Amino acid sequence: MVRKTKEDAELTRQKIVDAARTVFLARGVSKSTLEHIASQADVTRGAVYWHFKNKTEIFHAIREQVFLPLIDRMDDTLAITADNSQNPLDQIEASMCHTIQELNDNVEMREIYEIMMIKCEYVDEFALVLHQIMNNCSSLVEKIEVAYAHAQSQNLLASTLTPRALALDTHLFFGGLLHMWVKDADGSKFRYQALELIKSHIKLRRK
Amino acid sequence: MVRKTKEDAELTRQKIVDAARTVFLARGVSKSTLEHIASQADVTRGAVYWHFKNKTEIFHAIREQVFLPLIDRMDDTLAITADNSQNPLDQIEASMCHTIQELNDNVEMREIYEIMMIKCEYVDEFALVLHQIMNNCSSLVEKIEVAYAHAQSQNLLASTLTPRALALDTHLFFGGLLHMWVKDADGSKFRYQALELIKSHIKLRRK
DNA sequence: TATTATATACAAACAGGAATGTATGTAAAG
DNA sequence: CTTTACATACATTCCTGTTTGTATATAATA
Repeated sequence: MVRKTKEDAELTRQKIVDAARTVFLARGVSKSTLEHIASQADVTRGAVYWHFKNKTEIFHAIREQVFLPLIDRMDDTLAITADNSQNPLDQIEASMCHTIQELNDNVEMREIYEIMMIKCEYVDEFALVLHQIMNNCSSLVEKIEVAYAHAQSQNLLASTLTPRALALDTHLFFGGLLHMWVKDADGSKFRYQALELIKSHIKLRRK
Repeated sequence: MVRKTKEDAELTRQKIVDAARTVFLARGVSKSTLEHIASQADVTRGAVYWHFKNKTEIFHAIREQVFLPLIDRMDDTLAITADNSQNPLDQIEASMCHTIQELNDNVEMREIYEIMMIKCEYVDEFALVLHQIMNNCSSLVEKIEVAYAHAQSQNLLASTLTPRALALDTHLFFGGLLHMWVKDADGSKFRYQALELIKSHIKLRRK
C-alpha cells in the first residue's frame, strides 16, 4: 500500500515532523537518528529521505512551525505599538505576558523552544540560526524602544533612563525569563511566577 | 617514549582537557569524537581512555575548571554582602561587572561558557547538570535579595518593589545578558555595551 | 471512456565509513 | 619486578546515504 494521494503524503510529512520534535526533545538533536524519527512516525527511513534531504532539513521544518507564526505576531505587535490610544507600558507588559501564555498553552511551541534552547548545538550549519535569532532580537529591541519613547512622551515613566536603555534592559530580562522558564521544567522556581515577574519588571518603570 | 613521571602524566591530562575544550567549541560536544580530542592533544585515544572513562567525564572536568572557582567567588560575594560598610547597590553592580570582566579577560572561561550555553545538549546524564545550574541560581537570587534588603533598610531604593522581586528581576536580566553576551560573538550588539547595561539596570533602582 | 505511460510515495536492501570500548603490547618509573 | 602511562590493534555496533523495487495515483492518449 504505497503511493498515497497528495493529501496523504502531506500528512506523512507532518507525521515525520511531529515525530522528529518528540525524538529531538527526548534525545537531543545530535543523538537523534533518522531511524528513531522514522519509527516514531511509523514509517521507514525511505519515507523520511523522500520528504527531507537530511536531519538538518527536518530541524528547519520544525523551527519554521514556531518562527513563521512568530514573525506574524511581531508584525501585529508593531501595528499595536503604532496605535497611540493604549498605554505603551501596558502594551509591552501584555506582549510579554502573551508569549508566556502561549508557552503555557501550546505544547508544540513549548517543546520547540526547549529543543532550540537546550537540546541543540549551534555549530556549522546551525551557527547561522544563531545569527538569525540575534537579528530578530535587534528589531525586537527597536520596537520596545519605540514603545518606551511613546511612554516617555506621555510622561508615564518613573526613570530618567533613555528609552533605548530601558528597552535593552527589558529585552535582556525577557530573554533571561524565557531561558529560565524553559529550564525550570517542574515549574517550581520560575514558571509559576513568570507573569508576576513581568508585571514587577514593568511596575518598576511606571510613574 | 611512554611512561612519563607523575607530573608529566598530570600535564597530559591537562593537555587533553584543554584540547577537549577547543574541540567541543569548534564541533559541539556531541559531534566531537575522542579521536578528535586525542589528536588535538597530540596523544592517542589510549591516553584519553587512561585518564578518563569517556567523553562525559571530560565534559565534567572542563566544567569544574569554571564552576569550582565560581563557587569560591560566590562565597566571597557572600562575605562582601555581609559587610555593611559598602553601598549594596554598588556591590551588586560590581559583582555583575566583575563577571563580565572575567569573560572579557579569561579566554578559557569564555570558551567554557560558550560550550555550556550553545554547544551542548542537555539530555540524559547532562540533564542533571541543568538542575545543578538551577539550584545555583536559587542561592544566587537569595544573595542578591539580601543585598537589596540592605539597600532598602538604608533607604537607597527608588522603588517600592520587594527585595525579592528586585533580585529576581536582576537575576533574569543578568542571565539574559550572559546569554546575549556569549551569542554575540562579534561583539557588535551586546558585548561592547555590557557594562553600561549593568549600570543602567542598577541606576533604575537607585534613589 | 478505456488504456497506457509516467511520475509519485514510499519500503527494503545494500555498502561504507566512523566511533566506541576493550584488549593487548611495551618501555620506563618506582 | 611490578605498576604506570600510554600506543596500537581489534571487534562491534551504529548511522548515513544511495540504490533498487514496487504499487498506485495521475496525466496523456487513443
